[in-house]
Amino acid sequence: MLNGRTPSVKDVAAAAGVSLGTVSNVMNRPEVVSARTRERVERAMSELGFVRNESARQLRAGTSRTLAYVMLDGTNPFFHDVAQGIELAAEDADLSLFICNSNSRSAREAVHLDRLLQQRVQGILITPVDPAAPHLDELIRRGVPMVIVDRIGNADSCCSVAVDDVLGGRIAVEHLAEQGHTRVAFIGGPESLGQVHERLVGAREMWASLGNDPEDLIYLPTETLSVSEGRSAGERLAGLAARRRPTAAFCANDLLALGLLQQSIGAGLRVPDDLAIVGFDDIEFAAAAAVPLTSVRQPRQELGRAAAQLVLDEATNPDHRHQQLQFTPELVARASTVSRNRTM
Amino acid sequence: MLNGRTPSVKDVAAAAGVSLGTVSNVMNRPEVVSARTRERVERAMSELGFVRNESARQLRAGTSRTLAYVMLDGTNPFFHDVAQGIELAAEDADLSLFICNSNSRSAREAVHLDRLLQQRVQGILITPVDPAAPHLDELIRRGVPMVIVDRIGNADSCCSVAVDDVLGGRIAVEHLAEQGHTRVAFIGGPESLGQVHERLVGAREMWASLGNDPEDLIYLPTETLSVSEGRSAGERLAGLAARRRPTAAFCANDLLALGLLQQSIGAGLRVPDDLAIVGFDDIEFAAAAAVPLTSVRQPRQELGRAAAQLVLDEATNPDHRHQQLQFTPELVARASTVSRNRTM
DNA sequence: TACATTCACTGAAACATTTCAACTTTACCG
DNA sequence: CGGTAAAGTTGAAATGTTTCAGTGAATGTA
Repeated sequence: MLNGRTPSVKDVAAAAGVSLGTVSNVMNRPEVVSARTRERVERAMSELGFVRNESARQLRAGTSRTLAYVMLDGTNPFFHDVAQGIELAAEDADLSLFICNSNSRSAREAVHLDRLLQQRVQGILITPVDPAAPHLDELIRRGVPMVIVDRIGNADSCCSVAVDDVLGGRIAVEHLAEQGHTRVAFIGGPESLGQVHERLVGAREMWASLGNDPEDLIYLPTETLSVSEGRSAGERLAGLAARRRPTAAFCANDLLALGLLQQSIGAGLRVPDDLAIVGFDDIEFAAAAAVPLTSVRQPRQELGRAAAQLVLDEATNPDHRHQQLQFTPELVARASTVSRNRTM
Repeated sequence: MLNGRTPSVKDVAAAAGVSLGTVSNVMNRPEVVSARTRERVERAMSELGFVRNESARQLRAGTSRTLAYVMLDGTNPFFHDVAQGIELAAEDADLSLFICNSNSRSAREAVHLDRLLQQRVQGILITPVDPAAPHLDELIRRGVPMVIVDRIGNADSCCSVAVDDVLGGRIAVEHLAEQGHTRVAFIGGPESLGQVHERLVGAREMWASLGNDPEDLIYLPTETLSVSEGRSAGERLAGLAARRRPTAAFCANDLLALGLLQQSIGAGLRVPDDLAIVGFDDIEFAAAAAVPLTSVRQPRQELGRAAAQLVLDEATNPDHRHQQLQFTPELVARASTVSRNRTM
């Protein structure tokens, strides 16, 4: 009767001597079926090794049991931490999480979104390459619940969750100024990335409001936010004339900061005495560096968790209102800016 | 006619004035439909904004378009690199990749596998908590294509892809011996993890075959393979009596090595002069450390790619034979074992 | 002209579930 | 004991595709 096929509800029904509908009820509304038959059905299921076919379920019920996250850069642990937060929220809601990686390429992102659309996922969380890309508008037009992560989107088209990047830039520079630095580098890029732009804006704001010469906040642009770009920024820094050379660097993320740290130490500089370094994100590896890295912490898991809750609200609550959640970043001071001699 | 619903093939067929079957052919066998109607159908599709419903496709066609990878530890970048390799292979085969994380917990792993079964994924790649767990046998019994990654499974029940961990242990210790070390620590755990066990076995083999006293290869067990365990191993190391204290440490993975490196430098040791360190895996952050880490490289992406190819073969090739693919690890010597003074 | 072959398209069945109105059975009440 | 309500179960329809046997039309062949 089963010749090889994996068993279906029909087989279970036959084995338990009940109708299809009853088997379905056992799975979906166990409270409406009597204890005796429920037990009988459950035994039949486990004897046959029945596994519910999710495609059929989804087709008929019209609703999928998965969320998706399209991350920006799989080589940056920051995004995996965000994903972990989403995963936890998804787990609570008994949903699966589909993780995709656009690798900063808009075309890849579009391909992933198309697939997710075909999948009819319940909601999409995304850290977009470009929040103004047309394929994002299309999601909205289609009514797919979506929330933008790590970037504040334009107010009323969708929800978003992010940290206040301008403030992040401010507190990083404030900290360096407090440590007595009067010439500071900002390292990061491309500036088209909103995160980078806003951190730079915050840095400049604070620098000016402390009464410093704008010329003394030196912007060293990079191609990407990677360790190797951090290293090469270090070389450029070393190449500056001594009286122009900054005594501290604020990097737009921790990967850059780690690269810069490595290059500096390799070149014989003492960190923080010759060069102080502040990163951004506060990934695990920042704290684990040989000279533990001062960094502007984002609540990474919390970001993900909050985003998942918003997308779920949009998916299930008929009078959902879009909102822009903004978390407050926090400076975590470590040895890369605070000299041991000075503190002790 | 469409009132709100997302359009189906039926709507497209009506709009283009053809039958359902023709629309399906346009999507699946475009060569059998005439250029003129194909064009008409395609126009109708884009005008209506048609997106194929994957559940329905999968239900009818009986075959899904996704692979899944269940990774062991989401905090270790090594596994993300493996996942990236799988993703590339999946992309080539036009499949999606579902990534799950068991977080080293068998129960979580079982939950994920159950969901994947319901999803009827085409194949499962997994780095298992315990390769002998019953839920893995069940996959095999059900005939789901599966390959074990980063661990050699028992010969003929399924495919597996891994690096020769025993050899990895040997070359690490050989390298340290060559650098003149006569007392070496092996740091790692739990020993129940096959990878750890075999690396230790290799280390001991090589140590003995070089004619050293087994007593001088000191095993410092850890609870997990994490940065913080690396730090605490460093403290234990520092606590040893000076004449017992090793001058070099071989860590079972790079996270441990990074933790050890940090702790050692913080305690004022010079690396490699006071303590040489070798890691395992060669993740990006190993090369990016302040003192770049010598490490036993695994071909991370290649591991994933090969595993994906095996699972696809099992899924599509009727006379597939299980095989155990074994890659050769390679020592990458960097500053954490090779003193600058010595090389120059 | 009759016949065979190829080409383009059609229509209905099938996939495995959920849902829901209708039906039976049981329990309760006066 | 008759009537009603509640509880439990059934059967068929519906979901959006793919597949495949079949229908016509057009083309080529004798």
